[in-house]
Amino acid sequence: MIVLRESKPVESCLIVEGFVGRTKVLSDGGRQIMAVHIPGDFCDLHSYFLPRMDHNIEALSRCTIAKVPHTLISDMILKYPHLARFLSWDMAVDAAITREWMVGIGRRNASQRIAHLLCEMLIRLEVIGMVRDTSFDLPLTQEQLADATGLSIVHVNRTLQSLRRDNLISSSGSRISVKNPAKLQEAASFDSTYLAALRNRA
Amino acid sequence: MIVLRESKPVESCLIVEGFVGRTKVLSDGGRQIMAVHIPGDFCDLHSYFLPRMDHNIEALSRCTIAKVPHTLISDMILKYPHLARFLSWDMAVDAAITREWMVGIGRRNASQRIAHLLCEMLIRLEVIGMVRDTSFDLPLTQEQLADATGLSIVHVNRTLQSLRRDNLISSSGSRISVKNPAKLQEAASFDSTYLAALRNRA
DNA sequence: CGTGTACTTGATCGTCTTCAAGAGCGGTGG
DNA sequence: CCACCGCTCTTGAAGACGATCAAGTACACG
Repeated sequence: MIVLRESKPVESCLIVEGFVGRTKVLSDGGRQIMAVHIPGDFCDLHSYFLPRMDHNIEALSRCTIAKVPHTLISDMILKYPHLARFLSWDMAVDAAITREWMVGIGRRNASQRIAHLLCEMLIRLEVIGMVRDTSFDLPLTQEQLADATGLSIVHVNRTLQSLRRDNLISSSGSRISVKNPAKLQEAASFDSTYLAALRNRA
Repeated sequence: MIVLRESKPVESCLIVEGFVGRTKVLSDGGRQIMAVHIPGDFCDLHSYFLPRMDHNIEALSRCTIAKVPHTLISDMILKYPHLARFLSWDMAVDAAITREWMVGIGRRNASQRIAHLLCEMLIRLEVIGMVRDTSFDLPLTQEQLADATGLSIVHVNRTLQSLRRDNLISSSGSRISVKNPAKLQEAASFDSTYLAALRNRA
């Protein structure tokens, strides 16, 4: 656990290496991963604006984090006012991704959800140069995948199998290879509009 | 429809009266309401930061909207730099609510979801003085409730009935009366932490 | 009145969950 | 070096929660 719910952080996390998730845990033990962050993401900028964390920040794999003190952020904004806009932009992109996840969990079936997650990862990881030939490393357990998609572990397992059977992806270890990006997008009814901002930063 | 997906708005909407929703529609016709906005909310501040809308803004009831040109926002920020922080705060609160919705859709059952929505509305409407004795006006159809919670219309109907049967709420027309807020919160496993910022604005 | 929209109810069906158990695999310590 | 442990992945079977289909009712509005 990197940052705890209810805490009042005085620094934000910049991910240098590895995968990080934002999670909430319900009283009955149910867990939801609300966002997966990859290297380069500023994963809890919110804590700079909000008084108290309403969720946890968790490492999803072995990872390296740079902690940026809020005071430093404030100083930087004073010096470079333009930075404020960049931070807002970052929050807005983040919110767009969260919204798309919500649609998925609310209205897509299991295979669409998994496929959608993979499509998103393909694009996001590609932007930071972590994709080679439509294949990338996704160091998440099936349990984490389940918590991210609102499914059960067992069903994630079966869904992944069916995606492999349909020849949309293949995987060995944590390496995912998207055999046919176009078909995968179709299976997920994936529309990259919500990620448009990633390509051409304001 | 107030603002269309794919458009590039040059103004943001401030809600003066009525309820507004942010929605996405899937290719198969499925629809998800990702946020419900109430009077006083700045409902598409994102459009000020992002190039293109990734979702729609829809009236959920008869309502009055003030359109604020982006140029005006820019001017105001130049004049009152503190305003920028307020806008970011607004986006952060918004993101917190979206996250909590996601947990609900992903990990709560039907009655918890509905109960949770009502708990949230009770607090948000109370902050803007639209609650009297734990009762408030919620001008949403059951179809809209279904699209907000990721359920079917039929099931929303039955779930509402069971909440009434359990004496947690009562309703006549669009007026909802929360009979026992504490019990409703318990039934929803509602935790108001994510709304904390609403009470004490930065 | 007649029409449209929202709400209600019953019956059936399917997707996904839950429970339970086994297999594979890497790591650790005796 | 091998045995054991824990974690992840896999598989099967049963059952639940919610979706879907199909009518029917209530009510506002022109």
